[in-house]
Amino acid sequence: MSLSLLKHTPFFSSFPFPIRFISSKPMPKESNIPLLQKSGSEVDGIVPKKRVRKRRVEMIAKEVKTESPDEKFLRHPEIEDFAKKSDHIYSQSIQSPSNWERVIEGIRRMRSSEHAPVDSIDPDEGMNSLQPKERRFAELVGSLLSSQTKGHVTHGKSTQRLLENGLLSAETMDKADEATIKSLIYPVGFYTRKARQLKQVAKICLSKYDGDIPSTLDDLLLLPGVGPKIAHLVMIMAWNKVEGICVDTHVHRVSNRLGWVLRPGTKQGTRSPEETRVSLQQWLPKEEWVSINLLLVGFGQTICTPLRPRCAKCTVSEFCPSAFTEISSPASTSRIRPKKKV
DNA sequence: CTCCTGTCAC
DNA sequence: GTGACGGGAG
Repeated sequence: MSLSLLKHTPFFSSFPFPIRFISSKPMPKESNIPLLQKSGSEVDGIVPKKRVRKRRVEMIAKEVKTESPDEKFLRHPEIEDFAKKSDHIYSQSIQSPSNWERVIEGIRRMRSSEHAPVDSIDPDEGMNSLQPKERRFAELVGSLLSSQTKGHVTHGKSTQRLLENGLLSAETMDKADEATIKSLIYPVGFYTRKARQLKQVAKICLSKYDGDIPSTLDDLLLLPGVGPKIAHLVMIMAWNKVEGICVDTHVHRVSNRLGWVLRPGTKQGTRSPEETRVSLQQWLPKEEWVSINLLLVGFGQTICTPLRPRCAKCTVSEFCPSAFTEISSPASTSRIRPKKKV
């Protein structure tokens, strides 16, 4: 879990797929976001001018009226209305969202200007001294501990405590008392369950993999407590192999808000992180698969929050179908209050 | 009240 | 697909 992965990934990759969309026309000059801006760019935000937004709406409306067969999806009443109403450019039916690279660049800038909790992880803290086998095991343990746990600080400390007690290896973890593990990892979510899982994982690693961790995605998934999210993360962090996108709750939520992922054959968003992963992988260039996670996680923690997203602060809201649509709290409208009745 | 870099059993 | 696992923060 290193931030360096984010930093080292090129901002843009080449386009392996054709972008067939209305915006293939050159945009108005004002809205041209410099592509391939280098990392040190101190360029100000890409907040579009209102004038540009207006013109874009006009362009969309105009395009809708044309009979271009390539864009017949635009004639769908729903999309048409959508485009007119909200100034949003939508994605193709086959899922290659237009302007995704601008969105990513915009998010990257927001991420660099505003610090996210996820950035305060000290990657592999104290793990550098470990042997490769132990380091991989530590990555697996750390990934397990991180799930549903707020702040990498807590999870980092738990891992640190395990390390200090010499439990960051399959051999020692296998012998350790479950209650001991439980107390050492305490602040993390679901610590009781995870303590048991850690022992089981250690035993499996010891008996089947000579104290190492499984080296394939499928074998990782067989471990108790290891699901798709953790398995992909571990493949990246421990084995430096990218088998797929690591989709957590943030990637899932943000991707859906952006209209980046659709259920096959529908215009509806995905319902599970796994659906999101598959959908994202269909169009997102592989070069971005690693960096997209930290990018969207930090974005999701600070701006595109689950509750009351801060759309006003978001510089890519013009590309977001969901911008400013979640203003009211769901509890305020249709919730009953049993407490008061008593 | 919901949410947290999810996963598992039912 | 739904609930449980956990406790704390917003």
